[in-house]
Amino acid sequence: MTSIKDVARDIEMSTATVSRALRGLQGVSDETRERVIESALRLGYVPSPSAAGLASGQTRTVAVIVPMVTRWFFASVVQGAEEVLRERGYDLLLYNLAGDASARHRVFATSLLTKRVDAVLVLSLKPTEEELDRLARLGRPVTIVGADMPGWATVRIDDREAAASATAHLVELGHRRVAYIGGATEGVLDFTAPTARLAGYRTTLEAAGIEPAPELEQDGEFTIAGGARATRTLLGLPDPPTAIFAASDEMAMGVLRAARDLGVRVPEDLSVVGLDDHELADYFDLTTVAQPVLEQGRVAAMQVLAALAGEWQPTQVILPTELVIRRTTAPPPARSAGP
Amino acid sequence: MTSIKDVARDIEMSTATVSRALRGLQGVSDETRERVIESALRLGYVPSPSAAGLASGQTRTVAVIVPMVTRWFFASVVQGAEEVLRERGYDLLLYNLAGDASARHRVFATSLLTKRVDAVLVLSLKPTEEELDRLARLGRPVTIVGADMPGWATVRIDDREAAASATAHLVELGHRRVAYIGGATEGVLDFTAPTARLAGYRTTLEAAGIEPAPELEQDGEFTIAGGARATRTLLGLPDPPTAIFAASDEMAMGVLRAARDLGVRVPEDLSVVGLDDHELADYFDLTTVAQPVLEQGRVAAMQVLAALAGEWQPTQVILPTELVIRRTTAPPPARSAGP
DNA sequence: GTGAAAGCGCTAACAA
DNA sequence: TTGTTAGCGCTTTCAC
Repeated sequence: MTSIKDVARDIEMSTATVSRALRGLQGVSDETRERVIESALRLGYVPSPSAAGLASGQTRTVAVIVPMVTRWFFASVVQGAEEVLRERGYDLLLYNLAGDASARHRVFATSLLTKRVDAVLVLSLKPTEEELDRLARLGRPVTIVGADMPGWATVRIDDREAAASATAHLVELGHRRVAYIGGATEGVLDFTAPTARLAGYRTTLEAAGIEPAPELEQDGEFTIAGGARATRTLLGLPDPPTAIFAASDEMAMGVLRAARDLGVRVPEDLSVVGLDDHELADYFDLTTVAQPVLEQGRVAAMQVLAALAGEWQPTQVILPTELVIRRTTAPPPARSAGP
Repeated sequence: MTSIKDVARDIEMSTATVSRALRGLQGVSDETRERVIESALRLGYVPSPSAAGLASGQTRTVAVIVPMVTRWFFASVVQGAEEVLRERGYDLLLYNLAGDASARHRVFATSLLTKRVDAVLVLSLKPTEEELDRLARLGRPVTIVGADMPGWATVRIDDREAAASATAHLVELGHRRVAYIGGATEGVLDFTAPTARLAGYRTTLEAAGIEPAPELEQDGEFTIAGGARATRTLLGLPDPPTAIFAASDEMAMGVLRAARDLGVRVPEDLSVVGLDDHELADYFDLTTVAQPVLEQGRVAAMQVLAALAGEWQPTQVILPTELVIRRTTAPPPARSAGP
């Protein structure tokens, strides 16, 4: 393997100059730089990240901690982050928890990240106090994507507001029995979004003079199957809802599936709103609250890179959402005449 | 940052012994090892991957090159690979091409990977001669997932056979006008699967005495939208097919969507078979050829790790597929009486 | 079973 | 503008 020494010897210069020239630092004459580059190319020189990391204390690597890469949302955020990291010459180290508590523990509690990465991106998870403590002790830029963590750099949407706009849309159409399908507000994988979305839903109903009913709030586990299950429960109620707001598009798909199975027409008998604008939302004609996905990854990556460059300190960034009305929402059916 | 020196000083031993003890090498007395571990724990010692990498020439990192992480299939393979890599203490460096030719070039043509990773996993892509040459010159284990590359370690399914079983299922139901929706056999992101699947489709038709018709072979770009577009073309034909085999489940979803839009009933008027057993296939009641997904990632990771350990040389592994009959296939409609 | 010492390939002061 | 000189924190002979 040819090293920086070989290049230095080749052009009869010191390794320091070669290093400077190759990294584009100033204080190197144009002519020297040219000769260095020519020689490096000719000798097939490739710098060693390990050596550079050891000497400089920088790894040019960013860790991305993902609850589950197979979920479209997370994969998209990763893609957005990777895009800007690659562009700036940083590598992306992927840690996928895959819903596994021991994996979570390994990543956070052991010192996996120490001395290994320059910065960390945490997707959607709500780290525990102890985990936050460890992250802080890394002494490196950390940005949390999709969760509200006061005191930490975050990139997210206003979940409460997003849920409110979905709920308001249904209320404005005339619905009074509006159900909510969300997810556990705690568990192995903790998120803050479910709590905020539930709050947005409730507040909006109350503002419209509608009393939130506990039986209309169901857990859909943020999965298609969970959404379907919750829907079966809701539609089996003595006084079933005429509209359902699912806190994620995947759960909304579950709603559509269950409705179809039960012979309930959407939107004639039941209105459905999701949240995400999943790549399949259009396919399902699903009315939903769109959130920028790639963009959250991009911005988060830019945040930590800027922090590394000392340009600006990461802050709380809130990206806009937008209600996208498609064809799963309509006014409620006329009350059927009683017996 | 506490280093190996601090631990050595703490227990009054050499750094060599500490290093040996921590790595579980033999030739260290039990008592010494215990003292080392205790001290390391107490001092909060965390080894430096850069230093270890520089000294040993091993990075304990594996690169995974992915055409597009946002596609369920690729994300799943990544998840499978990450699982076994993490378990064995390896890190996963993600390179996402995102359909971008310049990204592809950067990863393959520049020496991004040299001195940076111990092994490489390439997903589904069919590297060019030049790219293969560069991969070979890395001098490190490389396994290609989901593509047929003679002479290279690969983990994949038998695409030809998978397509054949899908086609055979349709033929056995009595279909004679069977269409195929696949993807370009070359482009920025080259894959070998489309070619093999097309071949499996054709061969099966021919074996059944059916002459493959060029107009029944369409490009669906391996996307939902592409599948829908191809379907509109097919169903607009003077003599439209009674069955469609889509070479991926996502394209099959496009078929279902287009059929629905056109008022064509599935499976009464049109049978549809996909390939993948996508997480949504069940949702759509889609008949499909299931391929192991996580498993391909796992096996590929195990391959390169075994090669690194010098245990065995990577080879060509073919994982089984299975026809999953759901509710999008049925016998063709009875020929309507002519005018 | 343990230690001494060299060195992996680079960066970063400090000099010149 | 360039060179000298220390390391960075490990691993790895080779002794003992």
